[in-house]
Amino acid sequence: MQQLTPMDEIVLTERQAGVLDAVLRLLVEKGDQLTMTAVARRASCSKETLYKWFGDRDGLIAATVRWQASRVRVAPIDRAGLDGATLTARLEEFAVNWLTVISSQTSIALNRVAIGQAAGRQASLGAIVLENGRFAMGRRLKPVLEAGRDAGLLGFDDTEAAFRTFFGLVARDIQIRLLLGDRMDLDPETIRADAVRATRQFLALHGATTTSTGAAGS
Amino acid sequence: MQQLTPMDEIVLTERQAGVLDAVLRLLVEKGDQLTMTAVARRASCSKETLYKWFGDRDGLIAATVRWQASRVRVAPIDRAGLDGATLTARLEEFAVNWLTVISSQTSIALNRVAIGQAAGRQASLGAIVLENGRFAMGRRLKPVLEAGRDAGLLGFDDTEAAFRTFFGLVARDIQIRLLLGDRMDLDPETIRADAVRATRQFLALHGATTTSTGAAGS
DNA sequence: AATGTACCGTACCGTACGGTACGCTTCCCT
DNA sequence: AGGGAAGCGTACCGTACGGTACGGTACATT
Repeated sequence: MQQLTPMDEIVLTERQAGVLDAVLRLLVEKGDQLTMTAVARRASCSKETLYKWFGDRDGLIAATVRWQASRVRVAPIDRAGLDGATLTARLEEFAVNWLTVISSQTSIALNRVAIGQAAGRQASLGAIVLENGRFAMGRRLKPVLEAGRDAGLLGFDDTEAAFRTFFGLVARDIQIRLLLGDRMDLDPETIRADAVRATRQFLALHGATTTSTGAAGS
Repeated sequence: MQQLTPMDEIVLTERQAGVLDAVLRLLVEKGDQLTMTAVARRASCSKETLYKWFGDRDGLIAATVRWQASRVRVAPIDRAGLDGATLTARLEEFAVNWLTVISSQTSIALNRVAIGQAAGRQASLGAIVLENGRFAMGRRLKPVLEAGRDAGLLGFDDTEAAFRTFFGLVARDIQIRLLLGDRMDLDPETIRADAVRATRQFLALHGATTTSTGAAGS
């Protein structure tokens, strides 16, 4: 996965951003059968302008995905001053953030269209979504995990493997169920509880101080 | 999720099964832009017959999904004679089975089309896939988990929650990456190793004999 | 004022595809 | 043998939609 379209500075006028916003809204409500005509009408612009700006339909969708990804990018987690409580808080914060993102209507719609496009022809959208979703998460969390290990709070050999374990404990079956249309209501309290549970489980598996925090309790 | 289309006895002639097989193959290679004409040509039948048998395009795809689901159904795991080694073997077997299924081209293609259809209009395909995938797995594994608890080998309060934890430890980021077009080669050895690791982690979290098996090591 | 640019709205074109109609062959039933 | 049902192959229809062309308008530049 060799760093494709890493994070190109996206230069968009206000107007163009408005168009992509319309695409996003349409994608959420209409699913992937959004038409160029519908986009033009919703954004109050002409189809000709759409084609001039974005080339073709795939280009428009790709621009939308990239633009949304560039908006989601959050502040990096600082790895300074890591004690046990701080590490726990960082992990929980990360899990809350991640669960909030994947349960959002926008993320679901975008993942759906990327997956639909990944069937057959070029899977460029899938690569973009993966790069700005799953892999961006990995790049953000791994320094934290390694700082935790350096501080003697965590124990693992393979950072990637440790991250994937945490990923699994956080996401479980949630994303696939949402993508397949299962109605799960993830209110903030549920997300918070899930994040706490996942973090506790992760620390039970990889925490150096397994016995002290009482993490093994049900 | 109120038991929709539970497992209708599917009555299909050999010929009809052959048609659905063609749909499946076409779905795998062509993605979701399979056309009725292509199906008819591949299956050497007329479009008129297709419509007579399956109603319309959605009916054809739904029949394909249901038929494939009915084929995948495996023998239930017996819960007799559970000692530690047997439980471990059961969990590993289950994990291997699950990973093998979700990494198969057929499963990926089917999930993709169901997800694509879940965007907008009725999400019936998504419900069918969910019912025969994720939820069928739960129904299969939960008796094993509860038998393990009854035998004093496992500890948990909520069977559903325990199953979802196991699910997360097994699947991690694999399914979403495959759906988005990431090329991961899951050879049998990798799957085996993943299954062993997930089982070991699950037992470390929920096993009654946490300290004895040395599961906490890297 | 003249000219050019950007863009909106809409009409238009070509094609792909879902769905239907029809002629022909095969095979079963009696 | 005669009649009907099943089904293959193909031609056909209607429509939806991607993409293009064009007239009209607002605004900037000179």
